[in-house]
Amino acid sequence: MAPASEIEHPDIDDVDLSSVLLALADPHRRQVILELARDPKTERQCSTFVLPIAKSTKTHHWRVLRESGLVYQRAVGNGLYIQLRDEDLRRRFPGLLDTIAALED
Amino acid sequence: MAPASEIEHPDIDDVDLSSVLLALADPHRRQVILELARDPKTERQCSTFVLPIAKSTKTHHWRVLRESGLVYQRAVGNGLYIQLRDEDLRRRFPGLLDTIAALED
DNA sequence: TCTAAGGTATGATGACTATCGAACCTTGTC
DNA sequence: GACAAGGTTCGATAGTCATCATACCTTAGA
Repeated sequence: MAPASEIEHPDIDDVDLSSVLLALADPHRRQVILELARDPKTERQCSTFVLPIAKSTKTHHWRVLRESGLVYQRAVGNGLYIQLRDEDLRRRFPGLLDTIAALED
Repeated sequence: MAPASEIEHPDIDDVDLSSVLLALADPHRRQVILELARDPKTERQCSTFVLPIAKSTKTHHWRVLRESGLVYQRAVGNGLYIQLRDEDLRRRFPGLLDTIAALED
């Protein structure tokens, strides 16, 4: 039986729009969200994202994305997996993801 | 003949999504945009916005909104008028305004 | 001409942000 | 056990942000 993730995630109802917009305002974070949005149901390994930033900076962006409620993260063995909180976001902020994705895809 | 506004506004094609999202991430600014969006074609006097902040802070927010391309401002006599850049925004960022407005209206 | 109202300009402040490198921890693999 | 890879933690830094009070400017009206 796989252990539950020890990583903390906010309840989607506690997430506020300001934090989400702030998270999406950063180009690197928005790129991650857009790549995830092309395959909304699929987990992806964090190490596969190509971004021109240090890995400690990546850690920072993962945290911002996670705490803003945009992504779900799961630790597996040595690595981290990341996934869009697709259903949660559609329920909490209907249309937002689709709109953002349509603007840059 | 009324003089052309001397206030500078960015070309809508020079506006980038990060700046718009950053502008919308602030609750006070988002409140202004939402109030304007209820009457998108209508100018409104800046002094009629009720916000719990100092007037110098209001000036700051007007500038952020203007430079991010969200609003158009016009000086008339002693006062300032503000208006949503509705058509520009619909063309540049289709769906964005409607989505944001629907989330909090 | 005096005055009140709408706005701007100018610092200043405290908080937060993105970024980095270096050190460290953990996990999987020889 | 040794080692590499994936991530985190920990300062540190430089920049930006929202906020304020004060002083000032401009316009309209008495």
